[in-house]
Amino acid sequence: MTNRSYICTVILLGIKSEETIIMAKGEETRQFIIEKAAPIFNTKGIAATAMSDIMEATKLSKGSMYVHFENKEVLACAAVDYNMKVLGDKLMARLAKSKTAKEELFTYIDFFSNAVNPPLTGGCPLLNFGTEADDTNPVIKEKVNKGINLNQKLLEASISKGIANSEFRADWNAIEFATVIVAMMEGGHLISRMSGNNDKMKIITSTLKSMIEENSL
Amino acid sequence: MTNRSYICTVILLGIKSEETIIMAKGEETRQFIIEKAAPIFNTKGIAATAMSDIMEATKLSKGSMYVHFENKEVLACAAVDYNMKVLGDKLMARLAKSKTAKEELFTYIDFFSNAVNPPLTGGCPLLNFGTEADDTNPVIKEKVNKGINLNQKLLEASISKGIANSEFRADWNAIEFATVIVAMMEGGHLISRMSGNNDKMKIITSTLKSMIEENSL
DNA sequence: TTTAAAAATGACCTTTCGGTCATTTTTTTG
DNA sequence: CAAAAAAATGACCGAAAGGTCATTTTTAAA
Repeated sequence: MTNRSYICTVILLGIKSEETIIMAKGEETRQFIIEKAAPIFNTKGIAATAMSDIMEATKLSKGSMYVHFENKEVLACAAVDYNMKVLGDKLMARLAKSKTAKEELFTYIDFFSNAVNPPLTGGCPLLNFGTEADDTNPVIKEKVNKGINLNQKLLEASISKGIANSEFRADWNAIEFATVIVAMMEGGHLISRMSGNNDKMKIITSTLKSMIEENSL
Repeated sequence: MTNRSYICTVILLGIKSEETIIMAKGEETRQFIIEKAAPIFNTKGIAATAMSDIMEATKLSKGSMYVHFENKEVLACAAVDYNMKVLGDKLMARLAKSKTAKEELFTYIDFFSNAVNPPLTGGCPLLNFGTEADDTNPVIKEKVNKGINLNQKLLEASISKGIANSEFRADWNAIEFATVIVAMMEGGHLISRMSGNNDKMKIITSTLKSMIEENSL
């Protein structure tokens, strides 16, 4: 393959480990494959995605795929990680602009409020990969579980901060409401996508915002 | 195959259509295959389930499968329908015992309250098939959408009944809260299954019940 | 009980799958 | 620039996929 950007290489050359420098080009291609594969896995699912789909998307040969990933499972895992990381980074970038605790909660809700046109191609990776992995892939299931817990901890921290701030009522249960937000957003995401429009998601977000208002001082 | 019950045949013989009578045995086998296939599809997913899995479960030959289903897609659709129907029937049976509107809502919640050991093998078919079909299978996606709307209409009817009854506050929005219940239960189902225990689902059900109490008179 | 129709069988077909490897090309080191 | 190392290629492999069909077995109508 030819003529791709060398951002990754440049970054890696900053690290002085000899191995890392030698692997520079390889690591770049590996990352390139993951980036192309991630939305495909998130859209079609792992089982329904063939290596040939990734070959087509990357315009790379089959042999090249297996230079960088020992098998499909490893690539799928990397794609799951990547999807979750990209989504998390986008979320954190949005969240960084929020000042108050209430703003943080509202920003979180708004960030995921469009189920039909979601921040990530294919929709929520926690929902997609979690459901597929549930009874079949304990490794990915655990990745999803960690992702869910990360979201909950994030929300919990905002609520706790708001309580400490006197933005929120002191008797509000941060852990419980963080759980409620995640469940409602995931469930809302599903049912809104099934209906093909965002009406149900709007009900979910407005309900959550009302609940936050009720616990605001 | 030999020696299975003739319940289906007997039922079908009650109908006088000649065609139906001729198809009696075939329809029985068809139903038998669906019953065996349904939990497999609900657990592994459609793409990850092979016809050989169904052959093994039914102890039927490949040719026999294709006597009754023209292809895997048709069988998968029948399995989706079956899973949703069985779950719906179980739910309605439980719901029939409820008298008041509040009892109905609580019964609904309790029915789905165990995500780790759910009423249907493999978990909620709306979540499982909905997520898989989302970007790939519009036929099954629409089946799931119909299933979700059925659940919502059911809950909406209970709430409306409770309002008419003066069990619930007159200003409670039935459509919105029905949406909230379904979203929270689906989302709670997912996050609880990912964690491997029912703790999160307990938070969801108790929150929903509190919300119902708040709107009770 | 005969017989026609339907159901069941399993060998077989084609395609696609995940995966390998000898060879060529590119990159990187010295 | 030469040599060594790594990356890329695509033909190839066996297994498994979905699906077909001539034949046998079972079912049920006459």
